[in-house]
Amino acid sequence: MARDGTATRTAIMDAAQALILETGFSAASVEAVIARAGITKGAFFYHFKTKADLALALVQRDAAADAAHLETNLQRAESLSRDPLQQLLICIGLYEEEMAKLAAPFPGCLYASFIYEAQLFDKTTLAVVRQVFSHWTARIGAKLDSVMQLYPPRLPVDVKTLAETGLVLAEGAFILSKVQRDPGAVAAQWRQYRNYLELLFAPRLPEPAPAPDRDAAGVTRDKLDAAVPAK
Amino acid sequence: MARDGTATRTAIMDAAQALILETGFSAASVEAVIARAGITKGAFFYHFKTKADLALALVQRDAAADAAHLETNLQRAESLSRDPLQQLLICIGLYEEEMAKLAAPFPGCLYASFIYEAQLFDKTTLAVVRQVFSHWTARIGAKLDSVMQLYPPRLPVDVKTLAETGLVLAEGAFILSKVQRDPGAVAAQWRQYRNYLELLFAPRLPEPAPAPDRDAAGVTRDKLDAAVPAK
DNA sequence: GGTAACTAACAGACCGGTCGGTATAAATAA
DNA sequence: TTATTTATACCGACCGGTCTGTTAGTTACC
Repeated sequence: MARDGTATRTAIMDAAQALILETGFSAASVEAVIARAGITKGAFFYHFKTKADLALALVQRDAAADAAHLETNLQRAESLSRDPLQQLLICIGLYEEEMAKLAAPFPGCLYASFIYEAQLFDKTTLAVVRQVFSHWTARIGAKLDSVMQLYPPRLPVDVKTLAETGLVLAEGAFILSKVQRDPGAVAAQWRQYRNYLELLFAPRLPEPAPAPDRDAAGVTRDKLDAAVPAK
Repeated sequence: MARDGTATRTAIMDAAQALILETGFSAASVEAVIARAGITKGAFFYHFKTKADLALALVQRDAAADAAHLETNLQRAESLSRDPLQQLLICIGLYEEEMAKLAAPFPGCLYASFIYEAQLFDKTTLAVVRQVFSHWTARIGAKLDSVMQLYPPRLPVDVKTLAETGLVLAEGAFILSKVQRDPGAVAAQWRQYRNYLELLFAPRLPEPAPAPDRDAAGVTRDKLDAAVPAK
């Protein structure tokens, strides 16, 4: 086989990403990466000019995947309801669902990992991270704008900040999940974001819950969904 | 001077902490630390047996400071109101205030930095991080418990998860602040936590805001505060 | 003068990156 | 059909530099 190097390339990237999320970028030495990927140093430097080059490729791959993921979830949400608020809540719910499926603690987020070693990376690499964040904010912010036109918020909020809260909860939840070694933490925090948006915008608020304590997975939520007009 | 080594010790720790938050633990080499602290390698290893020993000392120092800080804010809040919900909101408000004072982007959180290089640290060091997190959750969770006894939440929530949301928002906001190089991001996210708790528990909810868009620093909040009974 | 605080030179391991060489498959020429 | 060339994909030994940690000796104060 002298033809398809893409398999090797992905193997390197996958091994590197996993290692980086365990040890950070500096400690994820090229030697450790190639050991995990089962290749040699020559192969590594054939595919990536430098180690920094690998960092850029990794962050670009994640950025593309995340952007596509957001687009998928937004489209699914938009096809499931005509109401912008419901679309937003469904989109968040989809993220929540996906995270609830995780069996192991969340491996972490490359953006956060890189940001905490920011000095090591060049402007291009960090710019990708920034662009991912601003893309989420713009995309969710736009949806929030149309929500605002229909449902005045019950407290004064800034759209940009409110959109960023989703990102912030996700990043924070990844950390919590790693600290506690609890796969469920991420989904639980997405749920809090959903709750917040519901309370902030829902025109008719649910009565104080009769069964208060444990989170009983959306039994009362159906009631609320029904209370929101379909346009 | 053969007497007071504590000054050198703190100089090392301060230099190390700053460096770690810029580059991560592995890249914060002993050589770089001593260069920033203005001492020599011998002095470093006189005060710390190994580099890992420094990591433990750093995380322990932060843990003690954060625990004391939380206790201070809780006590201040408890002296300012008799109502548990108000106490909680004031406590969050105090954090928000402190963060609003920052001029530069938040330097970051050592716990998050360490967690993203978790493999490098021994169990003792990581246990300190875990203990910090569970201490916050227990302390805020207890306050939330007494809030719950007075004000039934409008959506079913789990106390532990709700307490963790504060931690999660803080950690996420640090990341956002670093990504955007925006000092204001952290305070803005604390505010969202306050909003969420208000909406979730406040017995009388504010009408949908008449001036909806920009966050006008708690003008409507005074109205809400007044609506809450003083015991 | 005894000890706590520190210096400076050094050791051995490991780092990212280079380089000469090799195996394979496709393209080309006979 | 077969021989030869070419480009891709990969190997593994090696280099200079940096890493953590050691050690023998110096300084400053009681």
